[in-house]
Amino acid sequence: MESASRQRRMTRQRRVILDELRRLSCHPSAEELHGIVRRAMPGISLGTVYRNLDVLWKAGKILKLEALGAQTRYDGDIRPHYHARCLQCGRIVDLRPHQVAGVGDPRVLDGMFMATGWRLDFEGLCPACAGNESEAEAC
Amino acid sequence: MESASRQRRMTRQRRVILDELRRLSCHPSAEELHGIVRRAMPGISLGTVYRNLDVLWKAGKILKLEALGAQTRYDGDIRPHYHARCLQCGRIVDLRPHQVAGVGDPRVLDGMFMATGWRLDFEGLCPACAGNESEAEAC
DNA sequence: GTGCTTGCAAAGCTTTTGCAGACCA
DNA sequence: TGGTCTGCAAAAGCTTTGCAAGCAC
Repeated sequence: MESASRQRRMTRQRRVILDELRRLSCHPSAEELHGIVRRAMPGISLGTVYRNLDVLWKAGKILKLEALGAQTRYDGDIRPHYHARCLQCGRIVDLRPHQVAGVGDPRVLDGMFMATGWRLDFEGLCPACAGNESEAEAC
Repeated sequence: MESASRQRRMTRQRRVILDELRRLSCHPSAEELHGIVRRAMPGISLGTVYRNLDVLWKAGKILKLEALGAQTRYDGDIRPHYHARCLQCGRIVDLRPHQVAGVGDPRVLDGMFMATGWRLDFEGLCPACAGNESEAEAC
């Protein structure tokens, strides 16, 4: 069992990983992020990327995105927003609250389940795929 | 590339997998379902369970549930409903539409993303964990 | 009989972990 | 200086796949 409030250090690796993730508008997998981070720090290992993504996620500094049948993806933007997944290319697009309508403040009426939060995701076609530009890369 | 409308057979294995999944109110992983199905059909292999879950999912007969950092889980109930994940034990609870309020008909205002569907999930504490019954099994 | 399915086992992929040395505070 | 962190590589865990035999239609 790991201590909840362990002393953390902001190493060069952790700094670069967080900065790059925040700078990106896409939602990279650990492996993709590793490739990107390696441009600024060639020696960094994939294991370190995984370890730091976990630390940053537990610290609430980044989001972890579930992905059906695919690798986990990460998001450096923790402001409230929705995600939309393209059914054709798998790309994940961000949607700001003002871009979405019809959602009130979902809540559970059945008191048996104590909801503390909720998540709304969309699925459909991203601009590239809707425009018949065929397959596009996911990040 | 696989043909979209391939001729499928309802084998004994496929029948049992679908029946068991529909009968269950929990959302088993492929491995858990394998253990359950094996009670009715001892010789069935895990690979067959995976293959059939995929076939059934592509045929729209079951749901595949994303799970962060965990195995994929399956749902034999394809009626419209929401899922709530317990933050403590990981169990997934079903919530019927009438048990949830505040959701209108979410839609994307930004025409750049052509949404064809959406998914709303809750997170919080399931009855068992909220009742301080400590850890409970996930299925 | 045809060709979709199965069981078995090996392979594939993503993610985690052990260890010794390096580094941050 | 002490405890955290890193790179490396091996291991773990879930899922997919090749193959020859079996079965549904």
